[in-house]
Amino acid sequence: MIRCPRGTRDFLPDEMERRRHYENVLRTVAGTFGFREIATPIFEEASLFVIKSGPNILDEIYAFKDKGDRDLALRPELTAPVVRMFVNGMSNEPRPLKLFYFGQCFRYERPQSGRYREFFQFGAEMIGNANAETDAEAIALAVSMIKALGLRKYKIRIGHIGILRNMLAEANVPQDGMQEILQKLDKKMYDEAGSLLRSAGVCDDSVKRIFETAGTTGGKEVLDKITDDAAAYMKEVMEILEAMNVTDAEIDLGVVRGLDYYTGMVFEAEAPSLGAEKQICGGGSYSLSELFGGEKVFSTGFAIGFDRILLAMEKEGQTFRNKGVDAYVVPVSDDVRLEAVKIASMLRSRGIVTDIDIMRRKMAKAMKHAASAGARYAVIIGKSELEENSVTVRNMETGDQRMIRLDELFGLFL
RNA sequence: GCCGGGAUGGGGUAGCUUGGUUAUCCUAGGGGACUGUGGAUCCCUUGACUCGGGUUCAAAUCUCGGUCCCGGCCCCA
Repeated sequence: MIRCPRGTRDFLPDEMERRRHYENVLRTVAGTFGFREIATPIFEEASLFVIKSGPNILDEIYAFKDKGDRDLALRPELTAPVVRMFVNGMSNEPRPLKLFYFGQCFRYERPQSGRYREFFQFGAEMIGNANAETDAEAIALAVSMIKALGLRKYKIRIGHIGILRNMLAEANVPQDGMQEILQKLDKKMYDEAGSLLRSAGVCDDSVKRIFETAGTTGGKEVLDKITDDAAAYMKEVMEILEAMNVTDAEIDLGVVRGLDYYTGMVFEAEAPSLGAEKQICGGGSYSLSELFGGEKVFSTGFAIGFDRILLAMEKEGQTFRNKGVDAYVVPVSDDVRLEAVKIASMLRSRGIVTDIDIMRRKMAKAMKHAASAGARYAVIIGKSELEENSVTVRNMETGDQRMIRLDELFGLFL
C-alpha cells in the first residue's frame, strides 16, 4: 500500500470545499484592500533561498538537482520568490506594488501538530515604500483576514526590530553576536541572554535596560518610555491602526523574529487554542530586492499559515457546511434514462448544480443516494410525468413534492 | 536530529497483560427483500492485524529494527 509521503496530506472533497471557501474569503479581503493575486513557480533556483537565508537553509528544504544539473529547491516560503518576481519583471511598475499569493510551501522538518512538510501560506507584500501607513496597512489587512475567517481568539503583537538593535549597538555588542542575543530575547530566555550580554562586556545597568525594553508590552502609551525615533514611528503606526478601527493589536518590543533582513516593524499573530505551533501569522518590513540583483526597495509583508489558522478555527468549534447539489435527477425506470439525461443537461447548462443517477440504481436506492449526497431537490422523472411534459420535484428537506412543468423547472432553482 | 505515546477493514473499535480454531462489534460501500419514492428494518456481500527480521510446534499478542501517525524539544525563513 502506497501512502502519501510523510508530512503531506490528501484533501478529500468535503475538506477541499472547506479550504477553497476560506481561501476565497482571504482573496476577497485582500482584494478589498487593493491587493492583486500573483503566482510564482513551486520550485526555484536553490540559490534564491540561500541568498536570503544562508547556506544552512539547504538542510531544511527540499533541494535537488534536475536532469540539466541545475540546483533547484521546492520553495520553503514565498517572500523571496515574490521579490525575485518584482526584480525580474515589475521593477518599473507604479508603487507601491500590492501583491498577494496563496500556495503551498515545502520544508524538510519533523511534522507535528500544525506543522507539515507541505503546507499552505496566504501572504501579501507591499513593495516600494517604508512608512507608517504601509506598515499599518499590512497589519490591518492581516487582522481583517483573521477576523473574516471567523477566528475569535487570537493575539496580535507588534514590535520594532530597530529599537533593541540600537540599544545593543550603543552597548557595543558586536554585530555578529547580536542575532543570537535577539533570538534569546524573542523567546524570553533572559538568563541566557544575560550571560551572552555580560560576556560581550555589557554592564549590568545596560542589561537591565535592555531587558526592560524587551519586556515592554501594552498599548501605544508604553512607547512613551522609550527614547528612540523608532518608538515615535511605532506610535504613528498605532494611531493609523486606530483610525482603521484596528484596536486589538498590542505593542510587544520583544517580538524580534528570525532573520535579519527585517528592517523595522515586525508583527505576529498567534492563536492560543493551538499547541506548540501556535503562530498563525508573521511579517514585517524588510529589504531584500538588492540581494537578488535589483535596486534596494523597502517592503512590508506577511504570511498567514493557512493550515494552522484552519486548525485553530476548528478547535474553536467553527464548523463548515458543505453545499451539496441543488438537483439530483432520478429516472424511475430504465426506459426514461435518456429523457432524464436531457433534463439534467438542461439544468446544468443553466448553471444549476445537478447530479444524476449513473449507477442504474432502482428508484428507492437512488433516492437514498440523493439524500446522502445532500441534494436539495430530487427531480423524479417517470413515464406518467413525461406524458404531461412534467417532472416530480421533491424537496429533500421537507419531503414535500409536486409535479412541475418542464419549462418551469428551471425557475425553481433561482 | 532528540524525547515520549501509538498503529487491527474506508472511518470508529474488541482481542494483546497470560501466544493456541474461521479476528469482535458499530459504521461505511455494493446488491437484494420493495415491479414509482430517501435517512427505517432484515438478508447477502466487499473489506483489516503498519512493514521486515527473531523467539516458538504455533505470533495481532513476546522481542529487535524500519516506516508512518500523535504530543513535545530543536528549528521556525
